[in-house]
Amino acid sequence: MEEAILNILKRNQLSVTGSRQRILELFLGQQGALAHGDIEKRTGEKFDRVTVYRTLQVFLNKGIIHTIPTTDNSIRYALCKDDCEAGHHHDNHVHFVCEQCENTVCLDEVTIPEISLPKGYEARQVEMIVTGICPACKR
Amino acid sequence: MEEAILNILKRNQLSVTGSRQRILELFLGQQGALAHGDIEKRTGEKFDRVTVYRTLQVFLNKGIIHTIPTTDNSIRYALCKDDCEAGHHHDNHVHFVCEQCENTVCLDEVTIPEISLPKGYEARQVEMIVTGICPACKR
DNA sequence: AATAAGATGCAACTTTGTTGCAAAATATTT
DNA sequence: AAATATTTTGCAACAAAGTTGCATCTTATT
Repeated sequence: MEEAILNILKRNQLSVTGSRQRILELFLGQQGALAHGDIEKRTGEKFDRVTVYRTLQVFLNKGIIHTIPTTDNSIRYALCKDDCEAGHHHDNHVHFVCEQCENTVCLDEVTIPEISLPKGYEARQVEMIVTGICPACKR
Repeated sequence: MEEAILNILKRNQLSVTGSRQRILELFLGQQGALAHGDIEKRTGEKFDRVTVYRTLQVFLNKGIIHTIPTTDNSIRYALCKDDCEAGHHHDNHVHFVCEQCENTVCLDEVTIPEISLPKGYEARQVEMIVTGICPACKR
């Protein structure tokens, strides 16, 4: 774990700092996605709000995390599975958002099916978000 | 057009007011989606910021418009094709976001394919967002 | 250990979204 | 057509979310 964190930072030529370690730890510690607010809350005492913003920005640029589209106005971030190339990443898995617990998880085992677009449209990236009830909340 | 606007308002038991007419006019005047910012800009001189928020909220509740998930932090709204029932609407079409012109359109003719989720997950709503280049920007 | 490069915190600010309330506009009743 | 009831609007004030510049501290490099 500790190992993994350093690995990610080294691989992306990032200096290892407190906030970066802590935020990566959060991501590795759960398999869901994190809203900006979540991250801020769980690090708020140790790091400045601005630092959280900047750290996430760096991770995004490096392709360490990616954003998940939402209909409410909260960006959600999730770790990219294998390292995506900076900026453009190709995670073609489905995201599941639970209505009850609000958790977002990446369903890595479900692949997004191919679709054919109308003439003239060229797809670069496809996102699929399923909203519903997760196994944990079902009972 | 004028006709259509009044129709929508009447059908949803909404009193016809300036802002509601204007905002519906915006939606009908183009077939893409509008970010909140767009709407505000194009009505800003005539209506208060707060009124725009409240009008959109009303339209959402009535199922006249729906939100489109985005990765940037901007909510986008689009007209529902046939009137959806209040709150729950069933638009199972694909949304396309152009990387170049930033336009968002509803691809009504493309239906979201069925997918099978892992055990325990129950789907309520499925969203599909394709990012790429639109026909207009291609040449 | 000294230096250069990079990250952080603070303060100030902008932008976005929300709420209460009085005034104005719309719909309804007589 | 006027009077009343119901909604909607704008304003002001506020809360939350996001950004920027700069001095200070930390990390990496020599």
